[in-house]
Amino acid sequence: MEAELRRLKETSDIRIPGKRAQAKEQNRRVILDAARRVFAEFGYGATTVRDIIRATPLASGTFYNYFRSKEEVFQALRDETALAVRPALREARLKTETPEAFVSAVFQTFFAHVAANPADALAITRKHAMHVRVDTPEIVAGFEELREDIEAAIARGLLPPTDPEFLTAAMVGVAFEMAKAMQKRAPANAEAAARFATALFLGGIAALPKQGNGHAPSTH
Amino acid sequence: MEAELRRLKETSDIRIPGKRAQAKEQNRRVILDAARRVFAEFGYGATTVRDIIRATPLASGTFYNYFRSKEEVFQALRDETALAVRPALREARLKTETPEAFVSAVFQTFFAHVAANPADALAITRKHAMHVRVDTPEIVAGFEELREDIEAAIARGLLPPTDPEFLTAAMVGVAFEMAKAMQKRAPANAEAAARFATALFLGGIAALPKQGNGHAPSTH
Amino acid sequence: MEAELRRLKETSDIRIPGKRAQAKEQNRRVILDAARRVFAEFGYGATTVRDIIRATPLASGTFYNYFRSKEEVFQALRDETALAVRPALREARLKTETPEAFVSAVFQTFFAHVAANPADALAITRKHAMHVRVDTPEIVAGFEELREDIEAAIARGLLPPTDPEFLTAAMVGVAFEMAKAMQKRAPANAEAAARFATALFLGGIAALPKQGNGHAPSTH
Amino acid sequence: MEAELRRLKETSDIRIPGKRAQAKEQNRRVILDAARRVFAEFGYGATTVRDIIRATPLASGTFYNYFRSKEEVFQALRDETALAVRPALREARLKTETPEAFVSAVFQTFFAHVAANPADALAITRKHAMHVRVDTPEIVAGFEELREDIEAAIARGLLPPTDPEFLTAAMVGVAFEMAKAMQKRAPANAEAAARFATALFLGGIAALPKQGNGHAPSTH
DNA sequence: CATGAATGAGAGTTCATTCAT
DNA sequence: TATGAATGAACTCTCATTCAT
Repeated sequence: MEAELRRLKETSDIRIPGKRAQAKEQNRRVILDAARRVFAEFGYGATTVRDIIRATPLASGTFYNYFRSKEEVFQALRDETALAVRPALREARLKTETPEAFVSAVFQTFFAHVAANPADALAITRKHAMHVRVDTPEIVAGFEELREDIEAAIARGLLPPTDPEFLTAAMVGVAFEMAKAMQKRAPANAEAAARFATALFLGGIAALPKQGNGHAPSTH
Repeated sequence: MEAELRRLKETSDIRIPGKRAQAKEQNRRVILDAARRVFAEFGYGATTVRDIIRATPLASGTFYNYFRSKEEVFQALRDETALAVRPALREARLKTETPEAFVSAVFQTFFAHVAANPADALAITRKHAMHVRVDTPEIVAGFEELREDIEAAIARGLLPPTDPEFLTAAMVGVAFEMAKAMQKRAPANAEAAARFATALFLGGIAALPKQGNGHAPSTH
Repeated sequence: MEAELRRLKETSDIRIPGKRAQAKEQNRRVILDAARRVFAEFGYGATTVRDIIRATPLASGTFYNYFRSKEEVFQALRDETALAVRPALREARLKTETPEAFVSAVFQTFFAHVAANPADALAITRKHAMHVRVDTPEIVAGFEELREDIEAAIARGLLPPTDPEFLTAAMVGVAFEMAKAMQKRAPANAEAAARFATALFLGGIAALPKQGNGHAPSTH
Repeated sequence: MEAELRRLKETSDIRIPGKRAQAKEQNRRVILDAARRVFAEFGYGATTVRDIIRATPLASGTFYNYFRSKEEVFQALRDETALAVRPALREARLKTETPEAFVSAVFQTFFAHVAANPADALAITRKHAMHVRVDTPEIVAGFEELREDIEAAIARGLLPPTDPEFLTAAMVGVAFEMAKAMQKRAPANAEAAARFATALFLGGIAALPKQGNGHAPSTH
């Protein structure tokens, strides 16, 4: 754990000696970034404030100039994701006109995000963490929205009138678990994963792409 | 948390002063049961050995007569589940002759288990835990086996020749997330959940049961 | 404590942008006043420099432009009281010609001061402080002087040739403890308290005013 | 402060390897004794739990096996004094038949106790503590009782019908301040102090013992 | 000068773990 | 073997103090 934290440690000590406010914003960033990494690595429950600080070049007291607890950092991460990631996802879904487009939008956007930000859904390879850290703020952020969008899609006839909560759960579950499977492969192929998930949801297992390990998909 | 642990506390203090070996095995049981409850409540990462002890009528030192760490308790829980739950699941899958039967076996067995043992997959409603505790030993146990069975099913032509890891991930993800959704409803309807998941995997969203909130599904 | 400090907070933020020296002296004042309030509230031992700063509109660093520690503020408070309060007390004592006048001067001046500046001898009603804050700078200031005056009074035959230290201690003790008792009553009646203490010292308990709760003493 | 704590440090490491319960009671004692010393030295407000621990040969965590906070130690000290010291004081007062006896009982018992347990009312010679530590548990204990006894004495005609709160305050104040004065002298002469205070209360300053510095009282 | 962010020592407290009983 | 007190490392958080702006 010691070694791992050292690895996570922010070493970019390059502090532009510019203005005070700049440095302050920069430190906030440093802490948030460190927190994201550490949460992803150890999970929210197991990480301590000190873990976050240790993943930072800052002094321990400094943390408390920015956040009052690890909970508050977490919320901040969540909030900033809400501002950054979810709008795109949502917009993609709302603009769709066919079920295919809707489902595809969900998975493509999701897997693309995960592939681009591996830490966000980091598969925990450590001893006891067994599955995708689903409680990572970046990822958690859009659940409610997805359900709302599914309900809206059902309302406008885009999706069949089925149980929206179950459907949301199914999509979320597939997204997370497949994201982990995808990340275990190098290179991660977001396209293939999205194609697989989309096919599953559109036609069931019978429609799934043949063969496929995600590296050299034969389809479409 | 104090109050919650008190609630979790094992109160069956009745220790039959019978045989030594019995008492010994009984303590092991007491610890395992307490650990299962506490893991389910707080998550693996956040629970401490002390939490487990406190959920027990035993003394702190006694814990170490049985386990060396919370990790070891976790593995023990995993192991005993492997012995108890997985064989049934596995057998159901191996005996199937159609894709329908295979998929249905997976989800029916899973949701039935979750409905019968809510604590095993307890959706954490506490502050920061957002999703199903996927790292609960009872649940984690059969993943590898499912993948192996899927590979076997593909090999014998029961399932289409698709990516077995992705398919496993998709089934696992759907199972966990839907289990959580199911548990939020009272009464939990394992049948409805299994029907939904099975339909999804067999025919995609177009095949999903209409309407349905899990309580009074319209489809047969 | 948070709330209490807020209450103590100096809000007169109106800083006339006039002269520099003025502002400087003003800050010193602001800090001293805040320190007096906070010392009175929490006691010297328990208050921190931060507490003082928080009771101020100033920045933390500013404190150190004026004082090097809470100790130094304390001494400053003491010093300024020495200049302001003690001369009056002393003068009253030195002018007396009878024991009655001497004793009366001591207690009247003291209780009048306490009644007029309740914070100076604030009876701490907080958790653990049980008695008058005897270490409050305003109050501590004149002890030595009282003893000197008592010695002088003995020397000039005004007081009997008794142990001056014990007599000083007795007067001081009565003054402080009675001040606290007085402050617990509303309205504080400095006259009654002074009358009581004076009578005690002049004639012992046999001479004490009858009845009397300090509110409506029967004796004139 | 470092050095002082070392001096206060309990070095009697002689732990009779007897029984568990014994050791436990012994540790409780060790902590209470250390706390008494440290409270007396630094005052309640300024002492920290760690100060208490440092005045002990015990480990930091051990403190919390016995008390939850410094407040709780304080209360425990208070309670045990209530059991040990106050009954004697009280009994002495209740048995008296004359004002002389009553007043004398108060001061003799008090000064005798202080002389025998110097730490209880330790005059703080440290930088900022100016007066007797009146908030020391041993001493604080009997205040309420004294007032009750005074009220009872007034009721049965033993004391004149004066303000009981003021009289209590006066006696308490004299007792504390004179105790400090007494302690500054070597050897402390409890008899002389009691005589002085008693005379003051019975006859006022006119009745005070002549001369007297407590060392070679000319008495009666 | 005033500011207030940064610092790291140190406070209060809990923890995993040991070991005498 | 069960117990639970002792331990000291480690955690959360606050403090006094500095110093770039």
